[in-house]
Amino acid sequence: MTGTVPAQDDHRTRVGRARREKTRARLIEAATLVFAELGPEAAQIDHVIRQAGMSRGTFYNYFRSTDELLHAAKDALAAEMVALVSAASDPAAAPAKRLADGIKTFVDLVQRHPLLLDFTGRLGLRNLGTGWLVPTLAQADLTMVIADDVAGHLTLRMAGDILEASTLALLLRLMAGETVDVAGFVSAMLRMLGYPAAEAIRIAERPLIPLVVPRDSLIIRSETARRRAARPPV
Amino acid sequence: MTGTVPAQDDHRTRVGRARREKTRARLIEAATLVFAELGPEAAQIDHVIRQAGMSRGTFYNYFRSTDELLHAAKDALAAEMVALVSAASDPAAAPAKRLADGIKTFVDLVQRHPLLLDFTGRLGLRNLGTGWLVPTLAQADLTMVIADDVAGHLTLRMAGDILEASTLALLLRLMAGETVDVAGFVSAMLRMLGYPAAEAIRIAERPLIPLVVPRDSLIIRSETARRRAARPPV
Amino acid sequence: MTGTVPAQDDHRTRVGRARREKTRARLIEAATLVFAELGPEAAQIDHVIRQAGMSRGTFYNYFRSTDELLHAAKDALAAEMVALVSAASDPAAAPAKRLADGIKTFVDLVQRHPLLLDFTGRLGLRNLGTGWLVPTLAQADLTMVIADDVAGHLTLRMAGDILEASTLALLLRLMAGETVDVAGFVSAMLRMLGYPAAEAIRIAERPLIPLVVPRDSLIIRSETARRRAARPPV
Amino acid sequence: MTGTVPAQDDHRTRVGRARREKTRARLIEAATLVFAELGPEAAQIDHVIRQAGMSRGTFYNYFRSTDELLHAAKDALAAEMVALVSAASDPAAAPAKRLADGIKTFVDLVQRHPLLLDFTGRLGLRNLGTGWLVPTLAQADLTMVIADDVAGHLTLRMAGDILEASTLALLLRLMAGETVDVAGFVSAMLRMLGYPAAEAIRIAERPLIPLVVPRDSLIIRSETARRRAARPPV
DNA sequence: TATGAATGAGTGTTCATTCAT
DNA sequence: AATGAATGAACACTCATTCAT
Repeated sequence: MTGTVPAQDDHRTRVGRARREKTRARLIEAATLVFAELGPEAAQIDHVIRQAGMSRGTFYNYFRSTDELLHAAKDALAAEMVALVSAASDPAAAPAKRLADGIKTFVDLVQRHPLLLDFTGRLGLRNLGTGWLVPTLAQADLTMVIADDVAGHLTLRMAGDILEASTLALLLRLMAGETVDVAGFVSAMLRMLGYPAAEAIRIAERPLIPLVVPRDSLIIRSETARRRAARPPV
Repeated sequence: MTGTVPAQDDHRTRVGRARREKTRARLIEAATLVFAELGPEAAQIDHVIRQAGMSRGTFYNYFRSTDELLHAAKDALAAEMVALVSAASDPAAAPAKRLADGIKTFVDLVQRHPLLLDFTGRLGLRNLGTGWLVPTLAQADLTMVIADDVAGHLTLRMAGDILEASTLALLLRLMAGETVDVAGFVSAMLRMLGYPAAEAIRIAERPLIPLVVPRDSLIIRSETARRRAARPPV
Repeated sequence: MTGTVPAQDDHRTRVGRARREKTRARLIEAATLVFAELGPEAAQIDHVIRQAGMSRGTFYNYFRSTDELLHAAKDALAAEMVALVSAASDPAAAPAKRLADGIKTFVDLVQRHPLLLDFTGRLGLRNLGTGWLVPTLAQADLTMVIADDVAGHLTLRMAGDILEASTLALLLRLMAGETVDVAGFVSAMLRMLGYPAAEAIRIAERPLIPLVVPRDSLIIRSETARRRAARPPV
Repeated sequence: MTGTVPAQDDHRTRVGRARREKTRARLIEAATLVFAELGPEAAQIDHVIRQAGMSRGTFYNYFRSTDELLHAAKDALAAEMVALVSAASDPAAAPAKRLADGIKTFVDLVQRHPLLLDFTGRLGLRNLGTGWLVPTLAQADLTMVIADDVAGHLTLRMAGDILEASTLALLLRLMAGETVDVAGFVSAMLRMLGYPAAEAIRIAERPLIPLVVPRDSLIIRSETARRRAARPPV
């Protein structure tokens, strides 16, 4: 039925698409680095294409603007982080415990990967409530915690906002090179959600479930590229 | 007899200084508006001088750069807000009550003055912990609350960060036109600081001491100018 | 078979480089004209790009600043002048004769090419002793002349300075439209170097070896461009 | 005939004129300093008025433009230098000797007064042949020397140009902190004018007649002002 | 599809000059 | 006469985007 010619076409199409994907991935890697290094305002196309080793024209074949690239990079990185942190959570645990574990795993992740720390920190509150990290990661658990009504009338949105903004503040401290008491932070968040102080502390101090970042993830690939580049892309 | 010349000089000096002060004030007003409208990154000198109805040269007679103006405007506005909120606080009240009142007064203030809301919201976490609003307004009360150790081990810095970042998140919701439950927010903050839920709610629901903004304040002057300008400065 | 892609690349690379070279050359031509017309202080990027028929952006793709362009143009023009005058000199002649011929050839060259006259004249003594014309052209002969010690104790540096400065003064007279007795000038220089008046005059009056400026030289190309431009680039 | 009122007017007029003169003199002093420090291209009115301790408006009451001030300052300084050097010359000596003495006295003067060195050096050949130093100082002697016809046919203009340009080159070396052999320079100039080497050297080595600069001269006043100003006027 | 040369609107800053007081 | 605030044309330099090859 399918003769040789269609087969060739298929092959060509497949190879072509694979190459396209690869180029796109390289651009996103580069963008990830540049945004982490310089922040979304200061990042320029020149930086990105130099980091990616590509020409201007190629860039515009894949993205219509800097902003579109930022969004793509943000989405790709967020997807990975969410997947990683989600994978590390224990489905059997109670919501409060999952929440506490999630925060700690997340902070541990960005702490061990400065690229993520910078990227996330520099993004700031630009995406508050738009599905960027917290809502995706914590929505379900927050909902359940609130439903328990230990907190009095606290809306999901407000709880999420406080959690997201406070976590960001914590990241900014880390970026500044200061040390933070993550367990203390988590227990403060739990208290905010309505848990009594003693219980909050107990939950917050659960040992951390360590996280494995796969070799071929965007995070690792970008970090490798960053290390290769002796200096930031000027 | 020969006193006329010094007298003339005095008069001239006085008049000159008054005019200088007025021009400077007009520039800061304009900057306040533009920053509120566009945010500190997008604000351009052209916008400021158009808003102020001045020439480029005049601007540079008063400030050496855009950044210097931003700082001056921020400082001026912050000083006023701090003064207003501080003045409204009851020195006799307990720290937690003063804290709750302060947050509510502050939110009420920015809610009734969209200029302040925009300005503060757009500033974001850029100044986290550098003396911008929260540290100045709440430092003393936070210190006392923490000393009471209802919260377990919570550092002043972390409490301040959470308060500042969460308040900012709340402002962003207001900027987006959403409604927020301020009392709910305050009680969440009090719980975070270690107060039991019931007490937190009780304190949070204290009636607000209304705030009076003087006619000749920067806030009012800027708002008047904003209203005068039919449209934002392009 | 797979050779086509590299071949394409080669072709593209070659074409691209050629175009780049051409644009760069056009900018240097234009700079040459503008500097001749207005002098290095008054020359502005606008003049250069208008003369070259290019956009601002293009300029900055090739040079980082006005100054860099000035240097490039000066170097290119100087290299040509040095090559031309050197080529015209007789290797077999005595140093004094070569010196005399060199000065006369140089003056003849700039006299027949107003562009060179203006450029050199406007450059002034900015580059005294830094390898600009005289040191490169006359160093060897001056050294030998001085070694003969007809002059008493005259240093190479001082002899070069006097020669360079005096020649410049002569160019300024030519720029002002006055006529000068070049042979008289050369004999004065020779006397300065220690030659008796009679001998100085005899050497100075040697007939000039005529100079050929190639069609494709920067000098000729710039002159052509100058003629094309109806009026100076405002 | 002349009543008291006219007398008062006279007094007023006289006082007014004196004050005017003094203000003008202060501006010229300041200009002298600024031009010496920065050169005529880079000198700005701000520098001058700050140095003079005056307002912008006052400046424009006395000079119509920066250029006019430069000219006035140049003229004032030149007049003093000419007067000083002339006064030091021996009317009874032979022209060649007077010439040699004049050059040496002049170089000695600028060497002992860095202000003069900078001012003269930075002026460059801008004023070649327009009555600035050499023509005024050396015209008469040069004329007589040339009339003696030791030099063959050398025009007065060319001799003056060579002398002026060469002296300037020497000043530039001094400005750069290098040492120069002034006697060697003078003998080179004398040879250029036609004197045999031996005689040139003999004349050039005549001991220098020392020069006295009056306390109340522009030179000294400017130097004092310069010393007062800890740093150049930014 | 990839390239990179060319573009030009945009932006911050300078500085001589004017003019009301 | 003296002041200095106000002016605005001029200028260097940036960077996202286009397009011919």
